[in-house]
Amino acid sequence: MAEVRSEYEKALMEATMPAGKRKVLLAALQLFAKQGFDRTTTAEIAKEAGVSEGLIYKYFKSKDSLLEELSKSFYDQFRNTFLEGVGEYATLDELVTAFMRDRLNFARENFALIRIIGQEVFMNPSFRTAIANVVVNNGHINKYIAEIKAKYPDANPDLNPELLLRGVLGPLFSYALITNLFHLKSDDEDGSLTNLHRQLMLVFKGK
Amino acid sequence: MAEVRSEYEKALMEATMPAGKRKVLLAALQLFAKQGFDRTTTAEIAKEAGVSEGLIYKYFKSKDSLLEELSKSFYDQFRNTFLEGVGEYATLDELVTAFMRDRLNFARENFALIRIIGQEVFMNPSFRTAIANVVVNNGHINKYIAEIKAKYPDANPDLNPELLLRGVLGPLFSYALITNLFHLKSDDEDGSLTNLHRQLMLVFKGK
DNA sequence: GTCTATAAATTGATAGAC
DNA sequence: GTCTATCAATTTATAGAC
Repeated sequence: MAEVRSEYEKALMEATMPAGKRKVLLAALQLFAKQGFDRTTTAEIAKEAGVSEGLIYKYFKSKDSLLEELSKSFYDQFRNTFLEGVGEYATLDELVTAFMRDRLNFARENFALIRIIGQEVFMNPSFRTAIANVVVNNGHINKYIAEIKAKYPDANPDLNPELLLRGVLGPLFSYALITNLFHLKSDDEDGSLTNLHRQLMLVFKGK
Repeated sequence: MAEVRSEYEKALMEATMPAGKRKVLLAALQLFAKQGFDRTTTAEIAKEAGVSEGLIYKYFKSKDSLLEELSKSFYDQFRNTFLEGVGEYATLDELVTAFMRDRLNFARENFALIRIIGQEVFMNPSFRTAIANVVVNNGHINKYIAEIKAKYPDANPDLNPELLLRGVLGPLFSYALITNLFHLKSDDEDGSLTNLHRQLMLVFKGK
């Protein structure tokens, strides 16, 4: 139950905006993650935020646009922190260790938003497009991949955004999802974290 | 667009039940998978099935119970075909190859149901319990794991249901999900399937 | 910046006829 | 086995006052 405050929530606290708007965003984030977007009514959001229902529509043109504003901030967070400082490590092994820790931590800290987006991804094509844009059609990522190949001689020469998606982000986020959703212990007692590290190394190092 | 007919649909065609009930189940399966459970109305289901709305409530006590009946059949399908014939192969490598193909095929064939359940898993605790029961608290699976350790000398002695969930099913179904959801090619042109095989071998073989 | 009042439309579900 | 008619409740969204 001891929820970690996400980066998004922290940023929201400091952002300059009407108190009512902030409270609505925070309440929507929590309720959408807990009950799902469709099962949360604007009346519930207003109650949880301690504002009137009418106020929601002063700041957001629709319930959908509330969801949009929340997810947009997730994509930004993800993009801005992804593979940052990729050339800082002495070996590929260290890079992968740091990357794995960082993304698992990111998933834990932003789990509320991940839940919301995870639900939508299954049936909302515009969410899939947004994710594809963040991961595959993202200039930053191509730059980082090139940087990895240049810096680490044993890096997989075939590394590309699609392989990164299927071979790295898939295993990594499914691990995070399973751990957080099923409340499994996330430390290495059972060797599953070591196992994940090896699975990721397979991709970063290639054959 | 050329949807494969799922095992569930095939079974439904042959099952003995009122034509109206069958049509409702089929329509609900399609619409839930396409639009999501909450965004599908009973009016739409009736229209797609070509029956009246009232008839739905003759066979199902609520919209929720319709979803329940659909997902229950998924769990049964999954359980009944999981790790079947696990001792038939000459080597662990062959077992993993066959297992991987079989589950990717299963995911493709039952993708409509996977989509529906995938959505629910994020916010419906009863769905998480059901999945945990199918994968972790399933007598069959423990039996198969024991069989693997007995038959293949190089099998990972630490293999257990939880490691299977995080180390095998996670990477495998995230691969299937990404491939099917983003319409990526699923064959091995880019080596991602070979990569998946290696990642799974890491778990089955251990260190 | 925020609230009250309200409407228009939709939705899940039921009763009873055929 | 299937349909018609109908309802009660909910839900998003708006207009205008304070």
